[in-house]
Amino acid sequence: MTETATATGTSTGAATRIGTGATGSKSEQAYAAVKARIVDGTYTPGYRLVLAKIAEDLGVSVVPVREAIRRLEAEGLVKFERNVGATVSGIDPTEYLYTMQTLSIVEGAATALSAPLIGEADVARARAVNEEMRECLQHFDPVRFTRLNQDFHSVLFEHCPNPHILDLVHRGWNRLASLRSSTFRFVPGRAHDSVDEHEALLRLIETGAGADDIEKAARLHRSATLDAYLAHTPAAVQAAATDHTAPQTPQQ
Amino acid sequence: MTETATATGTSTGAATRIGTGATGSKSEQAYAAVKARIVDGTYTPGYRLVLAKIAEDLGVSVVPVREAIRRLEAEGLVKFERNVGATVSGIDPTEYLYTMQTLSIVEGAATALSAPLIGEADVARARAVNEEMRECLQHFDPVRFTRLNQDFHSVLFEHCPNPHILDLVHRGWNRLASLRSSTFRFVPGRAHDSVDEHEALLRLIETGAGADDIEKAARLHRSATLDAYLAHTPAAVQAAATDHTAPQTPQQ
DNA sequence: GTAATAGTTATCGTATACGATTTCGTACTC
DNA sequence: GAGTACGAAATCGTATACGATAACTATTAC
Repeated sequence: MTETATATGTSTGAATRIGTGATGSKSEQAYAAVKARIVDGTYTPGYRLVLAKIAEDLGVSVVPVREAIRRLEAEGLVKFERNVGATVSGIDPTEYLYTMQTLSIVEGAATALSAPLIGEADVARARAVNEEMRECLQHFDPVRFTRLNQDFHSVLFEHCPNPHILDLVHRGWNRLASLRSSTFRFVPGRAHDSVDEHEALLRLIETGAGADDIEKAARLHRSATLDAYLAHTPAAVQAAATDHTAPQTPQQ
Repeated sequence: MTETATATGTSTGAATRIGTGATGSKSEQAYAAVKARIVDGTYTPGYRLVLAKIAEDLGVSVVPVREAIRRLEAEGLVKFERNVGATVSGIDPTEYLYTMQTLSIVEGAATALSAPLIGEADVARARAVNEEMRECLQHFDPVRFTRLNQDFHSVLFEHCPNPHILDLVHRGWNRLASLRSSTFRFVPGRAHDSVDEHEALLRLIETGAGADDIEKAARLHRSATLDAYLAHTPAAVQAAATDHTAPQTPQQ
């Protein structure tokens, strides 16, 4: 059921046609197409998703498009308002906090569960990716860094034996997709630490550390990113993020 | 009326007013109706959900019913097969394992995050519920026990400041809803331990224990239920549950 | 008697159509 | 001139219709 399509985004092209015939279901195609456009940034947060317009663009009727939108809503990628329409979910700092916190938990668990199943070849691959990331730091290539970062973590949790947890991880990543490189861009120092933490994680896995230790390390790795974000965020935003009772900001 | 149906929203929105009756949306009504029938056991696992039939029963057309079914699919309550139809998700032991494992993680996190926000009144209420559960053990009232169990845990995580995590917890509970009392029924000894673990959890919260300790305790509480289930399960089923190798369905 | 195959039925997937609701622009009143 | 009421346009929500696909059944060949 669950899509394991981790949209890496860049190379997919997101051509205006969906005639690739991937699954044969137009609803599925519409889902993939709209999702890709959100993930790769074609549809930016706040973008108004008009069913009829999307349907025309994709060459299908509104029914499968509507279904696709509702699915994306369930995943948190779009916000749907009755009798009004759908918009791409925004980068509301509160939402960012929620997503990162949730991701730190499920990703930590996924990594811990995967660890015993990660072989030497996987570790070697991940390490190579991490070294590439280190190079990106010097050439300042945030786009490539972000993609490599996903590749790295994919190695860590792709062997997760529990597909439910894996699915939750993928959903979290997708939610962050539209603002993935923001951390690197706005908190430069964080990226350096991140690479080091990656290496430490690999060491833990190599040495067959306990699941608890690996989980804690993976969780802290993400928490640190969140903390860095919050530390480099204006006080007002920070307050909104830490005040969980705050209502939604009526953006736009 | 099913209180669980009203308590569980789909998205992060806290404005789910299904309890007030009609939301005006037939899709929403269909969703609530079918979900309620699954949760309360009217539709048992494996039950074939024919769109046209449900539509007729509810007095609406197939379109909103289809949408409702897809939403339920996203929550894991039904299984949808292309060009074949939908069935209520089964009690596949493997799925049970996945769900319980996931729930142990998100519920543990939710409880730990809630703990600092739980007041004395909450603890007192939870303790009263737990004592009622103890009585249920003597009178052997599994139905009431199960409902009280939900009440107890609701107290623990209802203050969770992260709605995403809370939503995941609700989804897990709903998935288990149709077979909730099975543990109590098939593993009687487990219920006794469960009540004791509840009390221990309350003590931890009362004494202001660290988040890590609370999380671990909450997680173990559920893991123990899973283990008890597996221990009292035929070897063949157990093997299926522990064999993580092939969750993929090579469709197409 | 069994297996393969063609025909039938049930059900899904999607297009189209239309009523319902919201939003926006314009005119009107105070 | 500002605020309100009314009307038009845009968009959504749902019903209906029909082609597409899979499941079922009966028939026939071996």
